[in-house]
Amino acid sequence: MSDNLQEQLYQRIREALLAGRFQPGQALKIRDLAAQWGTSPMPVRAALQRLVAEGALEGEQQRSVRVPAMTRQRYEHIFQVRLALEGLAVELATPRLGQADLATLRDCVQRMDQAIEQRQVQAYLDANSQFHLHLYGACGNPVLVRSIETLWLQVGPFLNRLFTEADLSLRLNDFHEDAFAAIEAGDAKAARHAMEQDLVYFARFLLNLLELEQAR
Amino acid sequence: MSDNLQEQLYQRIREALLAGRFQPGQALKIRDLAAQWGTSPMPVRAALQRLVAEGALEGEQQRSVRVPAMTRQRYEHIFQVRLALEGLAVELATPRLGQADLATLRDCVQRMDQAIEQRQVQAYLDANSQFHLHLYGACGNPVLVRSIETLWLQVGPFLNRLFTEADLSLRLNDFHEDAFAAIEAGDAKAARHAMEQDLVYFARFLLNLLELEQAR
DNA sequence: TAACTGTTTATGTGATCACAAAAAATCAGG
DNA sequence: CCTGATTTTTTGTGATCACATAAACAGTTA
Repeated sequence: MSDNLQEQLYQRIREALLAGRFQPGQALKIRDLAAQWGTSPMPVRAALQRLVAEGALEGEQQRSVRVPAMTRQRYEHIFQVRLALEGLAVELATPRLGQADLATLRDCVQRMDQAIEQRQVQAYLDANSQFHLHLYGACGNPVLVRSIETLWLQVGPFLNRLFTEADLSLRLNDFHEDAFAAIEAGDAKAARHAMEQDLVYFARFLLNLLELEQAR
Repeated sequence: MSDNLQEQLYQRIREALLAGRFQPGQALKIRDLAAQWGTSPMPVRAALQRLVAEGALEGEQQRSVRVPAMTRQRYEHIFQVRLALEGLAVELATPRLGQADLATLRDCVQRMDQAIEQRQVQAYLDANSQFHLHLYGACGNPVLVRSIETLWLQVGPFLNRLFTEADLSLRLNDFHEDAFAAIEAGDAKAARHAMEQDLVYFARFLLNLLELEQAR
């Protein structure tokens, strides 16, 4: 681990954010977090400002930074960019994958199957994110990977929070299997197409959950 | 202007960066900049950290942040993402443009023509960036716009520096004219295609300049 | 009871200081 | 004259304090 306090705090807050442990709209106050971790306000300030710069938190001038609320429109905006970037990443990654990568991906697909059968939401989400991120990481373009991760950080909080109370759809793994088959066959275009279908299906699923929540 | 010091400093440093006023590899030291602007090191620190978070500067742990050097490979990585995102933005923006937008774009194209004729590099670059950014800004997706601007911030420094010494190619405005015609006709696909060709042509031009510089 | 105003508290921002680690400079030995 | 070790300087990080502004509260009046 880094010997740098603000880096550590950044990782912790980011992690809490991705796990959905903050409420949307909740204000993150510098002194509170500092007291909570037993540090001075300084490194907390830096960590929060970094998350604002990355778009994971929103901060108006001279006010507490807050966890952004997710709206249908905002999700659609993020989704549109994700579709373009993640599609590109899959296409680039497909011809670059080795046997070890394929084994990792196969394992993820199996774990997702199992998780759906046993209704284990968290296990599904973990395997799902590993599947996607491992694949993208192999695309060979660090700028692209970074852009994708930035977007994930913006949907992550709300995704993890919504999912914890939801039933898993049985079809949630279908497109992963298609994608894996295409990847194994080395067909980049087909892999991209399958992954795009997965993203679309997943987005519909999430938007339904979002409307259910906002109906209350 | 914002009453916030670190915001002002961020804008200034960003501007200097985009104008190519820093050498690649140059270290930006907190106390130097603070003395230069007559402030304490604190807001400078925040501004630099923000630029690092946005990818405009690179900062290794516990060291001065530096202006990243541009390599052929890094440029190609950025370019690959730009092609995907800016293509998408053009396609989305085309059906959303009003008469005022078209007038602005037409004006940019004319100014670029003029600038090329008169060999005015800076005027060309200004009109060029206004043409692109105005178009993207009309796409209606703020997440997409922000992603694109982040990438521009990464190429801007090196682009402006290289161009100042270069001759303008006479064909540098051809694809803008194609794109404008397609936009005016409301043909989103054609507009995207023309703009992609522009990006490819521009990238080739830049990579040539880069190799010329590195040959020295 | 509701709306307005003055006051108090909470909270982000910026300055100054102390410290540790890295970089640069100096010096000793070959 | 070059190389390696040691000292000095530079520089980023974190803590503490002072300040201004925004939010919360209370008290007053219609």
